[in-house]
Amino acid sequence: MSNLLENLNEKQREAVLYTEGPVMAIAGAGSGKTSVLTTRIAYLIKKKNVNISNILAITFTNKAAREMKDRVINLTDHLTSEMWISTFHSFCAKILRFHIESLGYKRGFQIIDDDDAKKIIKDILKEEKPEADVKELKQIRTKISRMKNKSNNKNNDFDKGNDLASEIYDEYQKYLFTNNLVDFDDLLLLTIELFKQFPEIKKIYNNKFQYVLVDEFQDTNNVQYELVSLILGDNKNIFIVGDEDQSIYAFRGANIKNIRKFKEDYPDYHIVLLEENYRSTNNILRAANQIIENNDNRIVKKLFSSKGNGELIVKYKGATERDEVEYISKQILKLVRKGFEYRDFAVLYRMNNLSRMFEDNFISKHIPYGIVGNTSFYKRREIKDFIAYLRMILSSSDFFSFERAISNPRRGIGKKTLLKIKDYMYLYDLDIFEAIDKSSEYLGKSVSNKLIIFKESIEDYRNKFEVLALNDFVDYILSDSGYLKALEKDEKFDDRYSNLLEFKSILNENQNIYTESTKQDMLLYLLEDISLKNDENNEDIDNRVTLMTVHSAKGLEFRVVFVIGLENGIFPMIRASEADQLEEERRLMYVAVTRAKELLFLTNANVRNLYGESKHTVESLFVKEIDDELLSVEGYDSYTRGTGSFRTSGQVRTSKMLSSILPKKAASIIKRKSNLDNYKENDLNKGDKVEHTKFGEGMVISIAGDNCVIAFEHPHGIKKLLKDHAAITKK
DNA sequence: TGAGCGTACGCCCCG
DNA sequence: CGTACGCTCA
Repeated sequence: MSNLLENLNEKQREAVLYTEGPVMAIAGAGSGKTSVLTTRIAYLIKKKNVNISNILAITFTNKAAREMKDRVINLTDHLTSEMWISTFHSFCAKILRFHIESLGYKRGFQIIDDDDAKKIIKDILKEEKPEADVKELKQIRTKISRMKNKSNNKNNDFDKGNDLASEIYDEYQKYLFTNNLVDFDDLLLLTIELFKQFPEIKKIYNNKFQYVLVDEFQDTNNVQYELVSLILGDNKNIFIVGDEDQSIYAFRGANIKNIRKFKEDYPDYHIVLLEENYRSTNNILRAANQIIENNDNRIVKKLFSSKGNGELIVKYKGATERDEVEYISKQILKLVRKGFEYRDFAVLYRMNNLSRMFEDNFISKHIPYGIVGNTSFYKRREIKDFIAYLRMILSSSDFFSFERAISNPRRGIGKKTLLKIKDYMYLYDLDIFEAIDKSSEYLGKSVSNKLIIFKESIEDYRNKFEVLALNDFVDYILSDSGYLKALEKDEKFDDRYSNLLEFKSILNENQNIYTESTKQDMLLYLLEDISLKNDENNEDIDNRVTLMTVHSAKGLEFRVVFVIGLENGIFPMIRASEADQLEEERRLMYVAVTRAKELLFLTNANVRNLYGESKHTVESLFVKEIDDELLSVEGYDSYTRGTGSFRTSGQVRTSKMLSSILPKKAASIIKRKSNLDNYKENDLNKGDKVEHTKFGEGMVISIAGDNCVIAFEHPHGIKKLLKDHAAITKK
């Protein structure tokens, strides 16, 4: 028992042992807050005999939730299924799965993402106000989401003169409700509504959750704060962990003032300050402190560490962004030779499109990498198309998915027809299948027939779903629907098809989690998991360099960190003109810097190509906030100013030469995130026999760079493919 | 209906 | 530079 606390310092122990009543832990970066949270949970279970199902822990990211679960399992030997450790959104989804029928929705509701929401709003705007300027779309979209994030009462946010946004909002909610869909914001809002409207339901959870823990409290918005209060009821055993210096989500309504509000709402709170850092060397911490000191609105906090000063922080400026990339990949290879592993590195950037330039370079140097984020796997067109089919298995009232499924592949059903079906559905209060049954009454005969055929195939899929293994079921839909056949014409067929295969294996792996449920429920939960996630979950497993935004790096640590694109206008972002926005950017910089354990590289380029324009850059003001004595200057600056060593200036020349020698890759092989998974080195030569997972047997006709031409048997014929694609096996 | 082309525009971050 | 969307024509 006592060994639970063995590795904690005095302050951390205090945070663990103070179990009763409200506690606020101010946890600096790298101060071991996850240890505190998990040890506290373990302590409650083992020492205080609290049942694990009476504890609720809320995090902001799936990653954090996963990590916390793993660590609690290690400490307590309890099963994951008993644990309520989740993000706000998946917590709400779980509650709503049980109770949403009280609010008039159906149990099998589906969760839509941001893109879907945008699409729906756009359609509504077009239908309701065809004369409205398309530019208004963005404003309306922003308004609706801001409104949903700030307050539960929509009237708060609309000025009375502007009823267009309000009108669209109502239509949008109506659309979601009719189609049994909820967006991310609804997950929170509907849960709040549920607790408010049904005190008896609220009471169940008030009694259940005797101990509530909230991670990253500085990032809660008003809606989330209200939700926490509702979950607590009269209970005061609330433990929050936060660090206002790491508040980086103001753009989605995060409110630092919630920390102050907490103090007012729970006046007898106990506060613990965690300032000892276990992550970074003191040079890195000093730089972080020097940066964040420039923010006015903060409680002064000083991080310290017993790790010694460590290496100087390297500041590198490339002549162009190509040099920047080249420098980084060289450093990585150099450090790998010295014993670092690829997984020890992270490349952090302010905006996603800066990652693009790394892909060519890393591929050509065979540096394994994974890009976390943006073009999320689940947002890819082929994946969303397939999900639409799966949703059709579960629901005949989800018009949104119907629209997508019936249009991919094209079945000769266009916008006009879909609109007529929709109108008919609303007019007679029918679901999609009923409206299709009657379609001969309001549509032409051939169109009506096509619809009925589609309906029948969905019905067929529903039957097959019950009898086929999931793997076979996926294959069946893909071929029977004609989706695969149509996809073959797509120039990105290779990518898209391997994504579908990957999706199939994700479904297959995850189905085992839900063995107790019915098959329908299993699918429902699988789809829910997918909607709430935006990552592939396997970043940690492979040994590879991580590329991600600073936002997604929060909570993580790496031995070596490169923060790139440190130029005014990029980081800090150009719009950060107002003081509080600049302070948020600075907190973001603080987060970036404090990810590094041993080595920190701050890089930029003298000339950068952005949005098709080549421009001279100005070094980020955040870099200037770091004392020179902490920095070792390399690259362009040291070269031109003549202050650098001979070695560094030599490096610049080498990298310039290399970047001009490096062949420019064809656009077709610029690859995105998952592609290292699809990558394997095939030693192919002209005349080799190969096996392709999709096309079967074939023979190599020619090899040109990374591409090869292979002749397959009928009906596939001659294909131009990536030589190293994982689908190809030499025979 | 939908493929194909030309034009406008973006300053991003998450569940 | 990319892409997303609107328009035109088969």
